[in-house]
Amino acid sequence: MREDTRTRIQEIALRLFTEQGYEATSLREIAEELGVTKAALYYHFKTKDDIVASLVETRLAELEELLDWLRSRPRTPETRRELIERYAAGLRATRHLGIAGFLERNQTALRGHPTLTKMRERMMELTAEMSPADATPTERVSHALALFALHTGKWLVKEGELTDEEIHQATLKVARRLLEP
Amino acid sequence: MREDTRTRIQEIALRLFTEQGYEATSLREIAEELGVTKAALYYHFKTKDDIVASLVETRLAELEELLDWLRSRPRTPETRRELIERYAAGLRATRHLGIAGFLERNQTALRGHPTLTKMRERMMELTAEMSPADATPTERVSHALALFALHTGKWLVKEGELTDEEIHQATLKVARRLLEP
DNA sequence: GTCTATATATCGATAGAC
DNA sequence: GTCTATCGATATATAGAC
Repeated sequence: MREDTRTRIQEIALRLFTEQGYEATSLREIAEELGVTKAALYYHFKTKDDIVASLVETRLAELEELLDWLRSRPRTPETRRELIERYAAGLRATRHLGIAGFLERNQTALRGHPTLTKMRERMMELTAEMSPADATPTERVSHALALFALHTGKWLVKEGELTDEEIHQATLKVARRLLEP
Repeated sequence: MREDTRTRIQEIALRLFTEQGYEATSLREIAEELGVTKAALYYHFKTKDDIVASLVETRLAELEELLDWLRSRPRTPETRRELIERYAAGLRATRHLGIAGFLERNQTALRGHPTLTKMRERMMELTAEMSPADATPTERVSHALALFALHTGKWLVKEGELTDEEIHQATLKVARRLLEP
């Protein structure tokens, strides 16, 4: 069963946006890789921003769910431990790690993008609300870094030195340790 | 003693590149903030890329010095501890933290830029060579994250929640801890 | 050193045929 | 759903006067 065109556009766009940057990637390039003309893309997506929005939507939904869950819980070490396990599991779902990487590497270029602004806000709320109210600056930074470590791992080591699975397991261990008092 | 125009261009460019992104910032905007026309910039810098190169040069030189130093030392815990202290001290020097932030947030847009490619390579060598040859994946990720934590701290916490100095001290503590066995 | 004026290219987006 | 053709805006960069 063949993928539909909309999905293929998303895949090509995500790859090019991540490799080259959002602004540096033109719709012409995306269209060429797909084997159609630029105009054809506009049948599937209203604007270039719309492609980004479509990529981020599912991840944003998951993040908001995670935030709701966090708010229903006391700010205890146990909650934090469970949070990073849930966060890590979410990243393993289809495309999410790639999307997180794309967002992190194109923050400035996408400044002002409504869906992106929302994502960033949710992420900040997540890191702010995982620590107790009386946490020290060091604890706050440590907890926040635990989350970020989970999708930054890939860019920390030389390409090819470790497999994706090794990196995933390693960042998870490091993240758990960053939560310890 | 008034700053020369070349330096003012660098300052304005660094700020706008960081705030808005490299591609999203036009030479017209930089010129307008400076109070001159676009064409005047070309007297001071040959191209737009050239402005970036000039920003990165001093930081690249420092990084290469640090790499030479690291290579002259055994890969011991003591060397790693001294490395992050030196790295952190370097970041406090004029503009370097801002430049590091700009580079991190515009990696993709600047892909292919020769000076940037060199920077990224040096950074990867630094993280690769700070760990002993028999280090586990977890140790490698942990050590590399210690370095990155030093210039990522600012973006981990909600703006205004902590002062720059608090963040600096906190990231340094977290970094030291990431080096512990 | 800075200006005006312009060359040249590419971008996102649209109109309308098929 | 995809095409050709094109619009309008903006970009980097240059030429040459002052």
